[in-house]
Amino acid sequence: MSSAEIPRSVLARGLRLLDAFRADDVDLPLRVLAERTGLPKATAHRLLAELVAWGGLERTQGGYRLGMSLFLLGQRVPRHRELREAALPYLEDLYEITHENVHLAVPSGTDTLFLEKVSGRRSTPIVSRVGGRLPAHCTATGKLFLAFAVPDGLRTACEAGLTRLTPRSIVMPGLLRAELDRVVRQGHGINHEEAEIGVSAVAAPVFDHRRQVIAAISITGWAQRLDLERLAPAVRTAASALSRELARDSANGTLRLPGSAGTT
Amino acid sequence: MSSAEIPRSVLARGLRLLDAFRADDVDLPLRVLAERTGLPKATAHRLLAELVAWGGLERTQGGYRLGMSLFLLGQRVPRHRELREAALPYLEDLYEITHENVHLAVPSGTDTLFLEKVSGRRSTPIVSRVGGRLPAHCTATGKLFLAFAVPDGLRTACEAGLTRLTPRSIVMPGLLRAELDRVVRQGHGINHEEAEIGVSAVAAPVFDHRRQVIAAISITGWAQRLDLERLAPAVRTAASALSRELARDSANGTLRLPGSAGTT
DNA sequence: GAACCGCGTTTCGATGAGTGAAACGTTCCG
DNA sequence: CGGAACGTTTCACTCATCGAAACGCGGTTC
Repeated sequence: MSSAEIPRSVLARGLRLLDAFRADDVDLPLRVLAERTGLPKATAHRLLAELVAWGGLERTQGGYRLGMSLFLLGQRVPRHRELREAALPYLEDLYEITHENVHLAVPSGTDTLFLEKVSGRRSTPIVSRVGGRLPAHCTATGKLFLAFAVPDGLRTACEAGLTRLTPRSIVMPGLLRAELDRVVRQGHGINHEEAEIGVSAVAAPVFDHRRQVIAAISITGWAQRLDLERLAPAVRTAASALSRELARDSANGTLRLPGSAGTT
Repeated sequence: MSSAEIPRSVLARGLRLLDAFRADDVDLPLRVLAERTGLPKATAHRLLAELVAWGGLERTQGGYRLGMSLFLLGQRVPRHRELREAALPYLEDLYEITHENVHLAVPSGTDTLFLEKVSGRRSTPIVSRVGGRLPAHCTATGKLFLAFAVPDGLRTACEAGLTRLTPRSIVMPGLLRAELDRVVRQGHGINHEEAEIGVSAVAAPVFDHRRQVIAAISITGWAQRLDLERLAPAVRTAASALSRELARDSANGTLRLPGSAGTT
């Protein structure tokens, strides 16, 4: 899918090479990278060499793979780092109480993006992983985003296409509308085996200091085992507490961590 | 700090702009970025615009900050992702047992780099964070790396300079040698308030299929509360189990996920 | 209110970094 | 042994990139 125009600028071309790594790719050979980016082999080769020199890519037997530098840079991204660090204690509390999968998610287009995940062996094994995403309309957190965070969420989601992940996924616009209405009324989101068979979830919204929904916390586990209505108050409490902390933080100087040890 | 040569290649210049973000920087204004990279304002300005268009940077009130795309790319870095995902269950087990800070670390030059951290409210609050680093000679995990993973670790560490983080940090080459000998003999690493006052740790090595030390698992907490000698077997057991799993995985086809659908 | 500053943004002609077709070197087939 | 598939190197042309200079704007000074 060497889709779209090849950018003229060197920088954009180089970055496109990074974007060529998708999902579960590990090693990609030159040929594939050239194909996917639409760049001539020779050009790709030269740019790749520069990316390797920088550390964003590593050479391997079979070709190239994403490298260390990118992981480190990624950990520095502030919007997420702040949110994750503030949220972790609350996620951990929920985990201690339930021993189920606890997620912190943010909206990303019409997807839910998992920023953080706390779970253990006793938790239901689940597809989600940090950095992974699922369509919003099939997840508890995503429904919150469609209802509160994404402008005109219902329409946006419908236009993007209501993918069916399981027989229970809500793929009819009318039903989704009803569901989002329910979310608005109740204030939390629920997912009944809509993303994975046998797996359910409850989610509550996290607000920033302007009372905008910027994230969501959820608990996910076996549909049979989980009593969603009973868990909802716990998730909501955690989400509220986090919201309050975020509001407080951005009242006083927000960003600076006082004792943050030098990191090199 | 505009150190070193300004690279001539556009790509390298652009990437250098990303590297200009250090440690706890949040927003950097154009002026600072131009200064740090040594690029003329006009040039920096243009390249920054391209990085923003790509998503690696975001514009803010005060200037530029690292963006979403980088976080997502970072989560895809395979070497770390595989290791982290394999390790998580074992880290979680250790956490369940001890309720202390559990770390997964890898060597990075003469530092220990924390890839993953599992902790809770009951755990000792600690400086470490995912993606953060500490000098190897001051940490339990780091000593393992100096003893087993870094070629000529003792000398390398000494040449890099034995920083003192606390009064107990080992900063005399002779003492460090003795300590590393002890590590080799015992097979695990220990840290007695050498990185942070009042905080101790035990670490055990994780081997790859070639029996090379590639990572380490550690438990960290209040020096008073933690009985390191008692915890050592637990950490070692977890590390061995993880090592065995890694060996097994790389015996049968390691990398390829069978169902990993073609990616676009 | 005029003169000044620091900062981000835009302009534009000269120029050398970047380009990519083609040739080359390997390795792995049948 | 001939050929296919892939990574690597070459090199003369050319267009994207460069950056000094000019501009615009908000704030501060006198």
